[in-house]
Amino acid sequence: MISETEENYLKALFVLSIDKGEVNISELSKQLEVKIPTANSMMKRLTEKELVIYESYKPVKLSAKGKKEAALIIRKHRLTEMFLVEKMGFGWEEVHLIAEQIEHIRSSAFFEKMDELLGHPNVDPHGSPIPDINGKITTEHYLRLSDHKKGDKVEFMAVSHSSEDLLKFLNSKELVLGTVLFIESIEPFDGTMSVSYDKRQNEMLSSKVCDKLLVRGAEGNS
Amino acid sequence: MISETEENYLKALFVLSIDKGEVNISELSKQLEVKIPTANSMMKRLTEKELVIYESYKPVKLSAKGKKEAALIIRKHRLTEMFLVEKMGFGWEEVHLIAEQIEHIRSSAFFEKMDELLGHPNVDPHGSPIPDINGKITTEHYLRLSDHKKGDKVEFMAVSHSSEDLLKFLNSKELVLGTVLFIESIEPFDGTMSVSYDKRQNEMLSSKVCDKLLVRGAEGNS
DNA sequence: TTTATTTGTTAGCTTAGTCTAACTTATTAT
DNA sequence: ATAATAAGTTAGACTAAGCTAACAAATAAA
Repeated sequence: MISETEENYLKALFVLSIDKGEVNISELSKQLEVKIPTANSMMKRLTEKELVIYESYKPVKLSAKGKKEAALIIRKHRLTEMFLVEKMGFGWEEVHLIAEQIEHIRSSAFFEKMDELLGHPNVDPHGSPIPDINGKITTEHYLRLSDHKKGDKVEFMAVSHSSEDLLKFLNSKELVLGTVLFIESIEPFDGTMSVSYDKRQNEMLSSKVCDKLLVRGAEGNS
Repeated sequence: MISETEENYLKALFVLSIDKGEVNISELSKQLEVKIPTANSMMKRLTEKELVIYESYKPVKLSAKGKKEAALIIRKHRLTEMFLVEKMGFGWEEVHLIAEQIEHIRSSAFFEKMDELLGHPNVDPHGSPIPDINGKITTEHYLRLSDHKKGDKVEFMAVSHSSEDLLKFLNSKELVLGTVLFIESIEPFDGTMSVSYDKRQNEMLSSKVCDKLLVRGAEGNS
């Protein structure tokens, strides 16, 4: 049996190890807002349970088992977010904290019912992929809006590391997933972009915003 | 801040104190499946928090504050049960365990959204009343089917202390809330009733079942 | 390359919530 | 009314999850 706390550690390890495949204990403790010795002792417990691979003074890795468990928790989180938005009428900026709690509910029937009612979605309201029931995750590799150049036409597919503030900002600009953006110009000094889309013309987006918007080329060129 | 465990104690105290207004520690510990000293020490903590009124060797009472908190947890539980049945398609026999977990979610927006989507229901899928947002509860006082006599015509309004087995039994007899029952006969020896209703004629219901079915006189006579 | 800094480890304390064993107070039955 | 039983209390131990303080190892800087 994996406790709620342990589940939170697995989830944090999963997201933090996406690029390098491993995580420092200090990063982990920062992410979970606990002190380093706390995270350290948890790593020992998770090693006992064969959910992580860890040796003294080395970075931590998730085991295959740990990776699967983590993906299943993320599945529950993202299904919940989707359910809250699609079936209950919450805004995409409101659902994170509620889903953080509901993801720990122990009832596969509950989440499979959500999945069914939602028609087996493959992304959550922020465009992040929903792992399947076996913990398999199919990641589309999008580029950041800030990686594109003047004249490019791209489709807004996902938000990376979305904060509530960013999502509220996007709301205020009527920028929803699926919007096709045309890059009118880019300010050379600070990277601010001027973009046009169906709802708005020449909206200014700071480079900080452009870094968070994940897009793919529009007009069929994947 | 009231912990999840404390919430469970409050809820148990609430349901156990409905008749006498007070609860023995041994009853409480049986209900929560903990040992007596565990319940005892929790009563001390809840006394500190002014949620219960308790003196050594005397039965425990909920304070006004404790009663309100308990009612609000029960509100969340029953709203959740209703949501699971009405909006997610679960059977009334499947929802208790899931609702036991969801009732502890900390988000009033979440439960108020449920309430709204359900159209502010006043009973849960088993006919139990849903306390309002201030913890006020309006209890209809129904009689047991077993308190009625041959020839009576009554409406099935609620199930008391429903177990999964009882609910499955009622499913098998197509007995749903709102069904009007006509008492054809009562076996004097063991109290078994023969009842007829739209879907079935002369169904036999044991006295154990009849004790659990809460009804009110049909044909307008409240 | 030696020192300084950051990162990780160990030891020991804390709180919530549980337990058992031993004891005390109430209640019930003879 | 006293003994037997049931109910409640106290003391002390345990686990999970957190903390601080002191120390060790690894990394970065001089």
